[in-house]
Amino acid sequence: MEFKPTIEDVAKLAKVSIATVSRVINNQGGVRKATEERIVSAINELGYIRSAVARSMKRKETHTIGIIVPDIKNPFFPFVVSGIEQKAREKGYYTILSSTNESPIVEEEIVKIFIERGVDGVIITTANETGDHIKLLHDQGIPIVAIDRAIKNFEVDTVLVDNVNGSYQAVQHLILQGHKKIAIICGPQNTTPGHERFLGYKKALEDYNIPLDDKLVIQGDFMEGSGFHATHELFDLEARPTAIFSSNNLMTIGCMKALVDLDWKLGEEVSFIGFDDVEIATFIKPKLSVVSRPMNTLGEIAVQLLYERMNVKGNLPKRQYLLSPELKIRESCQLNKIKI
Amino acid sequence: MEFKPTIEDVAKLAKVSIATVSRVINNQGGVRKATEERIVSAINELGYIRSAVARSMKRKETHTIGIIVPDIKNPFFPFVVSGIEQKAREKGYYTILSSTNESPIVEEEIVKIFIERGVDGVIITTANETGDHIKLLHDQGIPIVAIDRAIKNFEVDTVLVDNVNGSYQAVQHLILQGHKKIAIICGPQNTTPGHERFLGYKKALEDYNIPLDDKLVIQGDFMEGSGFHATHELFDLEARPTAIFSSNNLMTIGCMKALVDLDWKLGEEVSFIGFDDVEIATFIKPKLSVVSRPMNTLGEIAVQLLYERMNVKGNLPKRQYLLSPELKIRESCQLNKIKI
DNA sequence: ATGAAAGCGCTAACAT
DNA sequence: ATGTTAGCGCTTTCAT
Repeated sequence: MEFKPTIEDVAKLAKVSIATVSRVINNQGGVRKATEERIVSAINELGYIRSAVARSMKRKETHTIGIIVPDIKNPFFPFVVSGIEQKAREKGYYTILSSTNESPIVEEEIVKIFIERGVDGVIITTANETGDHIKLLHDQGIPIVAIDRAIKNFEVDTVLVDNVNGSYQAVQHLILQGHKKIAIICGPQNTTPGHERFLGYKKALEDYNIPLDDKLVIQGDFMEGSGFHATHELFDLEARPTAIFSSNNLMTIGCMKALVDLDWKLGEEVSFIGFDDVEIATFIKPKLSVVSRPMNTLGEIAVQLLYERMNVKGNLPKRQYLLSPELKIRESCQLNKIKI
Repeated sequence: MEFKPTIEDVAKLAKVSIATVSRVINNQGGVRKATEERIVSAINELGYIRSAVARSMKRKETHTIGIIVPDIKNPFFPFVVSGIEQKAREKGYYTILSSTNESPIVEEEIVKIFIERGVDGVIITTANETGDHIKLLHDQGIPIVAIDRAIKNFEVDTVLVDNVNGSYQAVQHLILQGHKKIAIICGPQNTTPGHERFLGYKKALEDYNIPLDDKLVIQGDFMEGSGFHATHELFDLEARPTAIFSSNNLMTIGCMKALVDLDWKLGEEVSFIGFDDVEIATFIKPKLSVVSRPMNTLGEIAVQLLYERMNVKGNLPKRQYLLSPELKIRESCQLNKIKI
């Protein structure tokens, strides 16, 4: 049955005008019971499904939310996306997802396509926080919610995780265990998460009067490989750190691999805390302590903010959420195990 | 600049008809160089972006591929989706993704929405392999490609992994190591992967004349919890197995957690192979041997098949791909470690 | 309670 | 090489 019935076919079969059919499929009321029944059975008989395209054309809205993430393969994002999707569906919105592989160029293309397709709003974790390349959205008056990473050059609603606080807690915990030589594997300093996590590290050291040692600050790029190399670098230091703080999940993985490689004994020769929970955390012995982000909540709040912005006529002020990460102490940073 | 310019605005500014503008934005040629330049600069000046909605309305195609997966949080799917998305974008298609949480009801809703939105094709890992609930797509003549799980009640292109072969290899390897009491943690037997992986297990036992012991066959549901419980059950057996084969990634995770809990020593007291590679595989000591599926390729082939079906007028026969999984031998099933 | 008709922004067939 | 125009399927205003 390759034939796609339209509202007109339904109208004919039910012997009414298309306007009346429209009223029924949109539950607008004002249609006589009997007429409605005739229409409904015509719809069923034909297997009519209304065209969202035509509807969008007329209504100037698609009920579609565009989602842009930098890397769908990073396990953090599927959890966030899952939160977004579920909440969005609840509210009658649907999502179109794209992953940019951290490329601002790809991101710009995607933005263009999202505009072409008339998305009603966008939730984005951008690959370039200046936001210049997604200015187009802003210009078109399409609501944006930035999650996990801020947009600098114009105002948008934002849902962030309190990175400074999260890494502060982690490093503080390490310090309270007696560590003084605490290394950090950093994320890119031109990203909010990367920079802020470093800031939290720095602040904790300052608060406890531990001088910052540049040699213990290794730059990474949030990818597994850089965690691996950073750990090697740290191991080769004359004054090896007694504790390592890794700025994200993927680098934590890399770090763990390096530790095994180097036979650098986790929990005995070196303590560890990582930003982001990882699947492996509870399998490694000792179990990994981590700072964990509320991924699902992140997605849900983003939808809520976007929803308000899409459906409120008046001007809303810029809203900013800062979610608290949670320090999960497990076994990789226990007291007294390490000779300091 | 909340104003959205249309093709007409461009035409006016460039002092041509909308037809000519249309020719330019679709690169159809037959436009004088000078005219084209005028149009292009009008487009830039206005910041015109053509409406995909209006275009779809006319063309009866959206260049959108709908993707339906049962659980985006299962790390297998982001990798598949990533393969799909990349290949699709190369071909000028875009993807709209939904996760059903293994619910055929949600799946049916999503199918309806996909049809409303006029997707040109669908790539699906269904939550109910009869396929009855997605018959609608088929009826509308919308091309479908089933991946990872087959559709039984009507014909669609299919990209599957050779599950029988994969688990056969795994179990065979275990047998060749001298194991006779090999347990399997099964997936749901009403899913292709669940059933086929059991079949491979059975066949390997038969081929090596090892009688199948019902006690060593534990039913799971592909979720972490069931892997955990299954392992406990196995441990409680009078005749404990000397090796375990787990039918998927999540159950492998559950199994590992149980092993730690029970202090049942992996690689010493019990060997292990799991279906699907998992992130933790190389962190656990001993490293986990696994059967690994080509996730990216799975997605890419699916797009290729779908693309052909969307763009070829004539009837194509049903195509079926069967990708070979790869046995990755690491350390969790070494010879001589276990007293058998 | 129902119908007629305009029009959303675009493409494509048909003029010129 | 360029313009005119008829829809695509729907919503919505205005009549009746």
